[in-house]
Amino acid sequence: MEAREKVRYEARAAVIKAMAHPTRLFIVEELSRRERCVCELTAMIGADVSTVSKHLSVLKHAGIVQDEKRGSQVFYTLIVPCVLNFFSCVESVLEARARGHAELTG
Amino acid sequence: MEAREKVRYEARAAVIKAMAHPTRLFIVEELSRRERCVCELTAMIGADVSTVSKHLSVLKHAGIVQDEKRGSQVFYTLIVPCVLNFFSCVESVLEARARGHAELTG
DNA sequence: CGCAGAATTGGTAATTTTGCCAAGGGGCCA
DNA sequence: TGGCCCCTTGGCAAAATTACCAATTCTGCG
Repeated sequence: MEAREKVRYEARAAVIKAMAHPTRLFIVEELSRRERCVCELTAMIGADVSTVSKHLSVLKHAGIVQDEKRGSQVFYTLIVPCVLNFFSCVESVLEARARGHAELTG
Repeated sequence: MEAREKVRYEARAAVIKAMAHPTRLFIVEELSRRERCVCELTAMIGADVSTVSKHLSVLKHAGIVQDEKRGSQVFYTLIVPCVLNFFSCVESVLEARARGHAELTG
């Protein structure tokens, strides 16, 4: 793999890596419904605020979400809705895996 | 997040995590063109055979690729082509990020 | 001002990931 | 049978990820 090509794949992997965490998947799906402030997400997730804030930072740095401060709260929005397509594909992978497993086990 | 919901998100994240590596993205894209044996992929990637083999193992375990032994070689195939959709979406994320950056820098 | 709520950042320990080397299994051919 | 490929697995050290606590910033309110 050439250096330039490698850089391209690293950039792509960085975006996908930002999605590769249960909590961040939850956040993305939740933000696809409507914008949310950090405090709301924190309550839904049930982790420390600092943890949620860092997850949001990862998504923001990847260019997947956006933040907007209003008053004392910070609201996050999904910028690139196509990441939702990941979900359906992931479901097919899981289904295919389930079918494959069923074949093996009878 | 309830326990059951958490399990679902963890399963999804596991699949995405399998894609979240430059080398594995390269492999997936390469396998979308045609099946490849480990030796071919290893030559293209330029890493140790054991490294490539472990990356393939990750993709296989996730249910994304399939292996088939023929003679002394093992050929890998892409099972779930929809993962290719990831690429186009990732590109839009990268483009959106580039645009955002351009706005900021002038 | 002083306080409380909202959020980010630094620090740290535990866990996971990654990549190479070494070793081993299996197939092919002389 | 012996030797050579092809590939996988174990082991280990380096690097990255993750989650919490503590400290800090900023806002709004009395």
